[in-house]
Amino acid sequence: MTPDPKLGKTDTGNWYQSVWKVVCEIPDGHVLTYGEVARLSGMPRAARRVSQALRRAPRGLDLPWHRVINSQGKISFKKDSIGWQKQKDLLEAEGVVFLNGKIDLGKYGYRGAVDRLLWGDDE
DNA sequence: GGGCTGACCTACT
DNA sequence: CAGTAGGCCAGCC
Repeated sequence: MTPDPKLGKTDTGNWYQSVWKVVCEIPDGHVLTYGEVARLSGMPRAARRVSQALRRAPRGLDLPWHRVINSQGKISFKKDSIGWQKQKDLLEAEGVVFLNGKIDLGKYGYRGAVDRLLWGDDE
């Protein structure tokens, strides 16, 4: 496929688009960890690359970056930062509940969604 | 080419 | 549960 000169200068810059595509597919009210996004993008050890991709994402992309959190179920910004507040606000607007500053990955995470499909809400 | 940085992860203590 | 250590790898200087 032909590389887009606007986005990546070289082929090495194309992996951004893989990450953005995965993030775009996250349904409302659900979250994914950086590691999961990386794996779904075909890059198992690229959790840090995901954060870079989100930071470099164009504004026109309308990317739901707030649905990506770290493996602890928490927001990766500093708690006193603007980004932290913003992300929490956006998530709560979609129905995601914070418990003691943390998100229940068992309910809103990718793993939780699969488990509910297989086992139901009881477990 | 070499070294530092980072919206991270896993494992161990 | 909190803190530490090692690993990972694309950007940037």
